Amino acid sequence: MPQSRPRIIPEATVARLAVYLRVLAGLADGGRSHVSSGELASAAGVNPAGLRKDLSYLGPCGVRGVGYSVAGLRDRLTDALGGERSRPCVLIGIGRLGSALADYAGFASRGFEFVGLLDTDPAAVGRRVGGLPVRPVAELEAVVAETQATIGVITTPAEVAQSVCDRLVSVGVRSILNFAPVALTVPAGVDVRKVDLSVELQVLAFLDQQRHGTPPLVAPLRAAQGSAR
Amino acid sequence: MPQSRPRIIPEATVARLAVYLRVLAGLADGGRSHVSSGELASAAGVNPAGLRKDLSYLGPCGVRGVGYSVAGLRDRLTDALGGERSRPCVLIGIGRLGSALADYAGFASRGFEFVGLLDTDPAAVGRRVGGLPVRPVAELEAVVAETQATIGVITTPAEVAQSVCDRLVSVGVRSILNFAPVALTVPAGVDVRKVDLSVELQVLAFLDQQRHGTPPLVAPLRAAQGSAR
DNA sequence: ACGACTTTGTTCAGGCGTTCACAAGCGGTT
DNA sequence: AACCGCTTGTGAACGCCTGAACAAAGTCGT
Repeated sequence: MPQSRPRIIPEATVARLAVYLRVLAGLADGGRSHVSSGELASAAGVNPAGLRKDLSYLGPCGVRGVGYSVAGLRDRLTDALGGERSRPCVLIGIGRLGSALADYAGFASRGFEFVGLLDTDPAAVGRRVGGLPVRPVAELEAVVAETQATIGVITTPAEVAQSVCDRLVSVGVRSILNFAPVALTVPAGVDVRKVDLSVELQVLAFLDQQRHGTPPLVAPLRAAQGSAR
Repeated sequence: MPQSRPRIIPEATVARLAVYLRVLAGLADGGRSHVSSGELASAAGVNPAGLRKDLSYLGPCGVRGVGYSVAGLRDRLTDALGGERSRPCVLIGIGRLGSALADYAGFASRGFEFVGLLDTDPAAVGRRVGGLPVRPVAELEAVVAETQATIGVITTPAEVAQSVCDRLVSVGVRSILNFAPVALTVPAGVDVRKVDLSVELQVLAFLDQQRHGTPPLVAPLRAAQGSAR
């Protein structure tokens, strides 16, 4: 009865499992019944050996000589990642980015449902976004209580993100996705994931410069040539 | 003459440098002249020793016993990350997310300027987003050529992302930020960074389940209690 | 029914990133 | 001028993750 699963799953692996799950969903729609680790890996953009290692955290999932059952693995991954029950989310900060997230179809199809939209701006309150009315952020605690939301998504300006975060934590939200460009401080037991769009572009800019500037990377140390300002 | 800098900067470090830069910009606006690594680290949400190691890749930046000059370090980081010259970007896929990115102020203030917006949908073409008209995606090559864009941002549906990517690469774009939920294949010398919003939520869902299910982590294999699914 | 091929699952080594701890260096003070 | 405290910069250990090679296992063909 090898039902025990004592080993913990690394977070990097979890993120990849989510990718595999999406690929598998596509394959299932396409009518495929089996996949090999190689094919799945190339579709997910990872190494085949790494993929097998990732899946091994869930116990034996495939059949040697054949591959993985698409539907079977999909269900297994779905369970591992938290089942397919709907997960209620609240979204604070209904600006352009918030609005885009609120009716991003990719979330709903994966079980994430926005059940509360909040904003401070009186002009935004009352508007309907993705079929849901925007409510004043003062009602944050009430909204979380009545919707039993477990995930909070913060798309506010940086200045108020920490205060919004604190209020979310105080009413029991323990999973937070932060788009505001600040490092949030949370007590132990609360998970925060940060998405920083500016940083992504900045990294690309660095890599681009590095490509062009590899030869003349003499560095403007102190002999900075007329670096105005 | 220790002006050589043979060591390369790890990508994880580059991402953090971008964070430090933003914090420093805020401090500079606040009139601060010096910061210690401890203060800067806590504002950025990282370990002080790690921050110092990150900065050490740029050579000595601070003054022992005093800390870092806010303005000096800011300029140093700005240079390291590609200078403050404006970087032209093209954005393909002007849906809700694309529109949100197109006039996200956080980009422009950091030197990233959208110079081309492209979409296939005839209803979107011609619309103005963030002061820029949306052009048909057929003109992608022309737009890149005339604007000299170096960064491409893909917010299209997954099905067409690879084809858009290929076309970007074919006209010389070597830095790509991909929001489409697919793994893009690119030739060597091209950098792709992927932002996958669904994956972020899925990881949170997993962590949440893990918290609740740690004691009863017997796994709801088939003995799921009333999981109406 | 047997053999060979295919594909998984696992084990091992390598590299990278992070963290801790200490020495070096600078400013302020007496 | 010398001392003391503070902070940076760096060297080394630790742990994690990644990538490759091998053995187990199951299926297909003959």
